[in-house]
Amino acid sequence: MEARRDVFQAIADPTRRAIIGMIAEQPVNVNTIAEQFDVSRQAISLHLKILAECGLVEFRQTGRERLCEAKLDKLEEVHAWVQHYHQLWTSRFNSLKSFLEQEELESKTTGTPAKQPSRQISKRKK
Amino acid sequence: MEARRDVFQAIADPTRRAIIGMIAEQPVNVNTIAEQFDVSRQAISLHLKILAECGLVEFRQTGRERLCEAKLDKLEEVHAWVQHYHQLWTSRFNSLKSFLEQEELESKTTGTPAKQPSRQISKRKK
DNA sequence: TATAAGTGCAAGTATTTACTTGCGCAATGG
DNA sequence: CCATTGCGCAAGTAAATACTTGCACTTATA
Repeated sequence: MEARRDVFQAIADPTRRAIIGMIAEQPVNVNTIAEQFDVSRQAISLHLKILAECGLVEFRQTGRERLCEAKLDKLEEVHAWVQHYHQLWTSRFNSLKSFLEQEELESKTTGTPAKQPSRQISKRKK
Repeated sequence: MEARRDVFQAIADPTRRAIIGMIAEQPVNVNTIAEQFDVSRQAISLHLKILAECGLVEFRQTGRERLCEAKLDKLEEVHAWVQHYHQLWTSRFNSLKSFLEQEELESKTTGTPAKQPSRQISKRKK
């Protein structure tokens, strides 16, 4: 039942992202969060549970209230993952024009469309 | 049937993240991708479809092969979202020590616990 | 000490996933 | 031309999601 509870999975849901946005600045209790949404309190409670299971949210019991606090540093995994590709596509963009220009140049020179299937991996293992 | 196909949803699945990692450098055809995983080709094909629906992957038909190309710039939405909180938690970390020190200082000076908003000294869950 | 406020837990349901197997079809290449 | 390769489509399944309603249990508070 308890499946994978990773951060990527947790932030996949727009409601949960909205919850994070709501408590990022300061802790908020469960009912206050729930009031901001159209779904039931139980639904929000479940979202919070999911967020808590991957460490994105921690609870602090104060009397009968339960403050929900965002632990933003748990987003580090996502940040690192995206950052990697961000750098990749950024540097690629910088060299895109020159690449295309060169390709076009070759095409004009040799007369062939600069075919690229030579860049495949195509390693079979079965 | 066609539900929300946003990028967050797309990268929530570890298999799909692995696919992105595999084709980030250069385009790869469907079967070659599928061979890298333990699931069936159809499963991979479905993952690719989902990735394509949110623009993270584009296909290029070359003969009977279908090259899958990663469009990393589509990760921009995720990047921006995470980056926002990354800055938040980074700056917060930088000011945490001084905040606590100042709070403690005030507490000693005035004799009051300095309004106790978020002193999480007693968080020993689990 | 009733009551209200703040929440969790359990059960039930409608959708969505994530996969699988089986079949068909177009491009290739001997 | 015919077997092979590369893939999509469709049907079927098991499990996970996202919600809801109803009930029980603590704390504050009048």
